[in-house]
Amino acid sequence: MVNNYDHVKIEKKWRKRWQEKPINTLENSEKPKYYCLDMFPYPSASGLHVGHWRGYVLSDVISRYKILQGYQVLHPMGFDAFGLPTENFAIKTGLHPKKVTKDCVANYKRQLNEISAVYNWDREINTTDPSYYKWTQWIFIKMFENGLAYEKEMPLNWCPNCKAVLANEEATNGKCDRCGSTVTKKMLRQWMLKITNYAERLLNDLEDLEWPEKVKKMQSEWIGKSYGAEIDFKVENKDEKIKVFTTRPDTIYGSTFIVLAPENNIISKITTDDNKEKVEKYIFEASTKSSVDRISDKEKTGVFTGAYAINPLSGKKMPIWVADYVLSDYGTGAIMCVPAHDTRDFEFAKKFNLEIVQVINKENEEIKELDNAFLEDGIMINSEEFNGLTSEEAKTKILDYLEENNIGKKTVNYKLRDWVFSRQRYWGEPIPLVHCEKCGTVAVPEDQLPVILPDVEKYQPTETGESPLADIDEWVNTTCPKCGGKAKRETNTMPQWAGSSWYYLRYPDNKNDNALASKESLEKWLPVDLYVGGIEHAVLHLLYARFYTKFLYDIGVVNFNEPFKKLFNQGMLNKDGSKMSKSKGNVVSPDELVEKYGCDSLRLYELFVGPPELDTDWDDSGIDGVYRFIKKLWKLVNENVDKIIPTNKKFEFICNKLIYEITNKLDNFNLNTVVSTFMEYTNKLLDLSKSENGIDKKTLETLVILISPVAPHIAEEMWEILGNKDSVFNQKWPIYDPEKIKEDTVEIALQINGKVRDSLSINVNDEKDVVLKKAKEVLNSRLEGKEIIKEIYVKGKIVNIVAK
RNA sequence: GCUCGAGUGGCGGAACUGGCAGACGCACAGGACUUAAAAUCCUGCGAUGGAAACAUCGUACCGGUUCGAUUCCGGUCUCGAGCACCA
Repeated sequence: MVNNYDHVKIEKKWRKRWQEKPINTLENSEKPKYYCLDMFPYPSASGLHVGHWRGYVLSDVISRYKILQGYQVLHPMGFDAFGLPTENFAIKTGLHPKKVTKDCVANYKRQLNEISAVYNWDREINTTDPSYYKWTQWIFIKMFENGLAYEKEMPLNWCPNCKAVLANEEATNGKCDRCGSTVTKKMLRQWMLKITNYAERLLNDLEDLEWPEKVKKMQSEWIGKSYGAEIDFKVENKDEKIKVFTTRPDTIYGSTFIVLAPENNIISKITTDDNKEKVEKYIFEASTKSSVDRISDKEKTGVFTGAYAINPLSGKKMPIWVADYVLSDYGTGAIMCVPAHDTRDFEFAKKFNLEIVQVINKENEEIKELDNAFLEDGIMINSEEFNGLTSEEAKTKILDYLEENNIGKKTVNYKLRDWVFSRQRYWGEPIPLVHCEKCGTVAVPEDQLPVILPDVEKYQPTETGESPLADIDEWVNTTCPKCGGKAKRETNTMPQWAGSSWYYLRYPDNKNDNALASKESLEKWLPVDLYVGGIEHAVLHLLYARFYTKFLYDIGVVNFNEPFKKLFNQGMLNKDGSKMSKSKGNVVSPDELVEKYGCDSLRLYELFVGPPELDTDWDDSGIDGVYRFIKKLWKLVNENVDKIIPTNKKFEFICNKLIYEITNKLDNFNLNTVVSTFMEYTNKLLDLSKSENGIDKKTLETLVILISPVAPHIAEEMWEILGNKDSVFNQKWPIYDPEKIKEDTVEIALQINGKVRDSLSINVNDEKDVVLKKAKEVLNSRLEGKEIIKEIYVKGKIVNIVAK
C-alpha cells in the first residue's frame, strides 16, 4: 500500500540532508557562473508575508534551474538594516536599535529558511555590521577625495512643534506624522553627492540593459535630459544680467516678460524700492509654504519687482516678476516667458495682464486671437528676419545668432538633482569626516575605518536639527588626522540607500577586510545575471546602485560599468483588492500555510496565482488546488514505482513534450503556466499509466527532475523512491528530442465563413487538396446549395470554406 | 494633466507568429465510497433559446483591416501604478 503524502516528515528530512550536504556550494570553479540576486530585505518587526515570498520563490526556482543546467550559482541573502523604522521603533519602545535589528534579523532568517531556498548563507551580509559599513564609509571617502561629495545649505522638512527634521515619509501631505503640525522648511548644511556628473552615462547606458522597458523609461524620465539654450537678458539701467534656460529659443521674439524663482539671489539686487516690501513678503510666504501647498496651488501667484529686462533680439522692455511656479533648482532659476506659446506663461500673463505676442502661426492660416497657448510647430511671424521660417529652422538659426553675438549658448539640462546624502539621524553609518579649524574638512584615514557608531542615550534628533551624535562630546571631539590638532567629527549619518548601493559587490567576498571585495571575486561573479525585486525601487535604489558602480569603475575598483544585467520586477500580491499592510490588517503570513500545506505547496501556489510580473489578488483557498496536485503527483510516482514498463511512443512523446514546455516556460519566466503544465501532464500520465498498466522509468525520472526547482523536497523524496542514491540536484537538466514531439496526425477545425462547424483528423503531411477534399466531404450537408467562393487551408491548423 | 500597465466565466487566470476562446485551478452543484465526517473518485459548470441535436450571442465599448481578430489599426471608457508647474 502506498504511503500517504506527509509534507512535514518529508520536508524535515530533506532540510536536514541539505544542511549536512549543501546543494549549492561554490567550490567548483570549472562551471560557468550565474549570479542570481534578490533585493535584500529590510528586517522589520512585522516579518515576511506571502508577498515577499513571491520574489524569493521566483529567484530560487531560477537558481535551482540554473544549478541543474550546470551553472555554479551565487544566490546570496542579507539584510539592509539601517534606517528610520527601526530607529522610530527604538524611540517608541526604548530598546536599542541594535537589539531590535538583531531580533528582526533572527525572525527573518527563520522565515526565510521556511522557503528552503538555496541561499549561500556563508555569504550573508548585514549593512549595520561594522565590518560591512567600513566599506560603505570607504566608498564615501573615495567620492569625497574625487570631488563628488560637497556641502551645501539645503531646505529640509522641519516640524516647528517637535523641533525636528523630518524625512519625506514622515511629512505626509505636508503634516508632521507625529503631531500633525504643518511642516515647514529649515535651511541646514547637508552633504551632497554629485550624481549629476553621471547623468549622461546613467542615461546612455540604459540602452543595453535587459530591464523592463517601463523601468528604463522611468529612469530616463527621472534623469530628464532636455536640449535648449542659456540666454542672457540685460537688466535695464543696472549692471546685472539674468540668465535663463529655454528649450524654445525659436520663440524669443514672443518673450514679453521674465519670471524669477523666489530663491533667486538676483532679486534683491534689482527690486526697486517701492516694490521691496511686496517682493520680500512674497518670498517669505513662498519659503514657509510646504512643497505640497506649493504644488496644490494651481492658481498662479507672483509679484512685480519694478525692474525691466531688455529682450536681446526684439529690444523690447520686459517686466521682471517673481513667482513660485519657477523652480530654483532646475535650469537657472529664471525663465523668459512666452505667453503665446507656453501654457503656464499664458495663464500668468492673463492673470497679471501682461503682453502676449504670437510668433508662430499655423501654416496658411490667418492670425487669430489666442484663447490658449499655441504649442505646435509652425511658421515664424513677428520675428523680423526670421519670419517665414518654420519654427524648427528658426530654432537653430536663432541659436546660431545668439552664439555668434555672445548673447547665449546651447546647453543641455537635466531634471536629475544632486543627492542629499546626509541624515540628522542616529541609526545610520557615521559620515567618516573630521572638521578641523586649521585643515578644514578632512577624511578619516582608511586605517582608522570604520568610524564606529557610538551608543547614545536617546535617539531623537536634537532641537537644533542636528543628529543625536552631536550630543556625545567624547565622540565628537577628536584630533585632526592631518595636523593632530583639535577637531570635531561630522555628526550626520548616511541615508539608508548608502549600504544598499553597493551590497551586491560584497557577497562574493563578504569577509574581506582589506578591500570591499577582492578583484578576482568581483571579476568572477559580477555583474549580477538576474536581479529580482519590486518595482518600487525602479528609480532611487536602482539609480544609486548604477551610480556607485560607475564611480567604482572610474577609480578602478571594478571592471564593469553596470551592476545588473537583467532585472525582473515581480508584481504585488494584494489582499481584498488592496496592498497588504500591517496597518490595514490584511497581511497573510506564510507561517501557518507552510505548517498546514508544506513549503512545496506554498512555493507552487506563489507561482500559480498569476503571471509573476503582474499584481494579483491573494486568496488562501486556492492553495488547496496545488496541495491536491502534489498529492496526485505523489500517488503517480508511488503507485507506479513497482510497475515500471519499457518505454513506448506514447510515453516518449509525453516525456519530450513536457521537457520542451517546462524549459521554454522557465526561460520566459512564465512560471504560473509552469505549474499548470505540471498539473496537466500529471493528469495525463495518471490516465496513461492506467491504460498501459504502468509507466516507463525515464518519464518518471524526467518528471521528477523537471519539477525539482519548484518543489524541491518532494522531488528529492520521489527521486529516492525511484531508487536513486544521489541528490536530484546533481542531475542534468533534461533535453528534449525534437523528433519525438512531432505529431503525425492532428485534429483540425473545419470552418464555414470563419465559424467552426466540425473537426477532422488528418495526417500533417497531407496535401492541401487531400485535406480540402476530406473537409468538404465532412461538411457536405452544410454546404449543400451554397456556392463556394474560397477555400483556405492553414497547414496542420484549420480549414475555412467561404461560401454563399 | 502626462507616462506606463491592465480590462477574458462567480473568482485566479490560459490561448506560441492572426487560426477550435475559457487550458489549469478555486468556488459551486449533483453523484459514488462511508454508520457519519474528512479524504478520494466521477459528472456538470460563459449567456440566451431548446427535451435534445443544435442555433445565436460572447474576450470593457464603438468602428476598421482580414477568409478568420482576445491578438493588428483608429477612437472611447474604466481601474491600477508612477510622475507632476521641469521652462
